Amino acid sequence: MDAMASRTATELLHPDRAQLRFTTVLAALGDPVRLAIVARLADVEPDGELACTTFALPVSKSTQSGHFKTLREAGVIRQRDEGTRRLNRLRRDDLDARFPGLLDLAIPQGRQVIAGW
Amino acid sequence: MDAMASRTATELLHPDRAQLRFTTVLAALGDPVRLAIVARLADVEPDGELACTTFALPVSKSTQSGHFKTLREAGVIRQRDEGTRRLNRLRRDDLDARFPGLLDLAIPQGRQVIAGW
DNA sequence: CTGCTATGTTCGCGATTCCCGAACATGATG
DNA sequence: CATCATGTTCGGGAATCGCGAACATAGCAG
Repeated sequence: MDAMASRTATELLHPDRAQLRFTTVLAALGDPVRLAIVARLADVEPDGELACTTFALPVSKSTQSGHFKTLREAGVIRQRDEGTRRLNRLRRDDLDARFPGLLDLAIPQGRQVIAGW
Repeated sequence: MDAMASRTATELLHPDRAQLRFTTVLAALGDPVRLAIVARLADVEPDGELACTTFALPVSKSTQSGHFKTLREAGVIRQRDEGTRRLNRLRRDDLDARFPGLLDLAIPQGRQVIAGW
């Protein structure tokens, strides 16, 4: 079997828990749009998944796509395809294991970003 | 008196505690070089100040200048000029007040970055 | 099967940012 | 004054960002 992160060559790549890098995660969370995404996902925990459309973000569709990709490659969210929708889930367990307290700090700040929109 | 952040027009600008923005601070910390700077400054707390040269960073002088500026404008460090040296100090009190726990989370990670150099 | 819609990605372009070396500015030192 | 030390600023090339347009795929209606 393949111990790497992706199932096939064209599958979405998700870094392993051990591969998460603090600066990469911080850079991913250090953007209002992405932080808002994380806060919304935290509100549907656990096991809550949201399609990209449901976020009503103030940026274009292609920019949203890029933000989700950044979050996924940083290891902040997990994405899976279901039909034509791409469902997003917060990687709470992995983030809590590697950087305990970070999400609890970031999520309220993300809610504040949303409140300002 | 002037309630703003800078003393004169040409002085270094430092955002007020109330003006600190979470995403800006996170973006500032989300870079290995800058996180290493923060960790080094934390090791000389409290009241410890370090000149830019003392960091031995793996980037050019002009790039260092830019990183210090990013940290200062994000409100992470405070800079003051003494002769030809620019002394840097961590804004621990302001950061702890606005984002409690963040520095305690980031500093060990910054030390790890340095250890990997 | 043939459109048609809904959801996201990819592509190409202009704008911004990043990093570098070179040059500059300023203060200390002899 | 001449020299050195510490940082900043400037200009250019590389990388990134955000956008609209076009594309790809799944689901649905007929």
